[in-house]
Amino acid sequence: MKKPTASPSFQDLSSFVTFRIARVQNTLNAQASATLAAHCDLTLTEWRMLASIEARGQTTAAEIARHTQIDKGQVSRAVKSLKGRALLKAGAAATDQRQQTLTLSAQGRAVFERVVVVMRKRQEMLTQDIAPEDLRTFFSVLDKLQARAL
Amino acid sequence: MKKPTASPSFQDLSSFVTFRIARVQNTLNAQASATLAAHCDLTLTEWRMLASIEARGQTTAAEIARHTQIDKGQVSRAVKSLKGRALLKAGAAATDQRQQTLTLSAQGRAVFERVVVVMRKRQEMLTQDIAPEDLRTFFSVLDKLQARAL
DNA sequence: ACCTTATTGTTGACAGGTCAACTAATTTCC
DNA sequence: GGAAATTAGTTGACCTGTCAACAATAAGGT
Repeated sequence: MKKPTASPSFQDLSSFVTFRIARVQNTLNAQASATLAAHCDLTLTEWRMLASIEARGQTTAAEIARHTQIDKGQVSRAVKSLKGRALLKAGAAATDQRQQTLTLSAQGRAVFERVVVVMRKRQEMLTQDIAPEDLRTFFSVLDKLQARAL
Repeated sequence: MKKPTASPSFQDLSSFVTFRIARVQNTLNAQASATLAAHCDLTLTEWRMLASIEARGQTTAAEIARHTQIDKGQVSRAVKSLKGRALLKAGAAATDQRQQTLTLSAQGRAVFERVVVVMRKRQEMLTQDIAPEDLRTFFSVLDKLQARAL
């Protein structure tokens, strides 16, 4: 028999997927920003963009926005900032004159290589007591949520 | 044999737990805000706080901040706003004169009851093609990450 | 008792994110 | 070919989140 109405739905609240993710995300974000600030002069968004560009070798602003789910306005401003610091280079696209191709500069790559080591270490720390199989399940659930959320 | 250096680490990027979570979260947040806006006059933060208070029956601002990982300043302002709309009531605490006890008002509870139905439906939509067992694993991984992240 | 430290909640200042309007280029479809 | 719709990227306005300082209270240690 259930308790009447004293503490009716704490379970319900915590079972909200979005609530749980948001909570973890807030914690992780704060920690990641701090880690980042300690090692380079990049915001979390800038770092993610750098990583996104590095991952693809060459890309465009719109592609970054889609890939990372960062607002395209924000991407635009971050590109300007990163370009100003010579961390990435912009060039004209072959077919489409609207878009500019984005690639890391030598400095940009150097910063990435240096920082990615730290971020990988952090990730290992975060996931060290999680079974690889569980992590795979975790990712697959994230993908399903992503697909469902549009 | 691996490709030389053309697209070296897209796998690596997507394997970053924080990156993946952030991406999903951005998508989910936008969707949740839209859903919320369509059904009531609450921001996502206000909704989470309402849910947090409802879950505990009676609580304090600091407890909400810890529970939801929302900034205490933000909590303070949201409390003021919700109090102004008579969605929650504040009272003096018995033992500690600094804190105020927060409870939902009748209207607050009514709004919660009405909106929680919609949010549950949304959650069912999001999780419908995820096996319950996988969802449990997902939550347990989230918990481990939360614990590791501090 | 006292001094130090920690905690609660509020506030101001600011960085960051979000949204919508806009131009320019491109595609679609008749 | 040409009007309508779509997409890339920029920008301005605004809202939200974050951080640090602060006063008031509480707790701990000597």
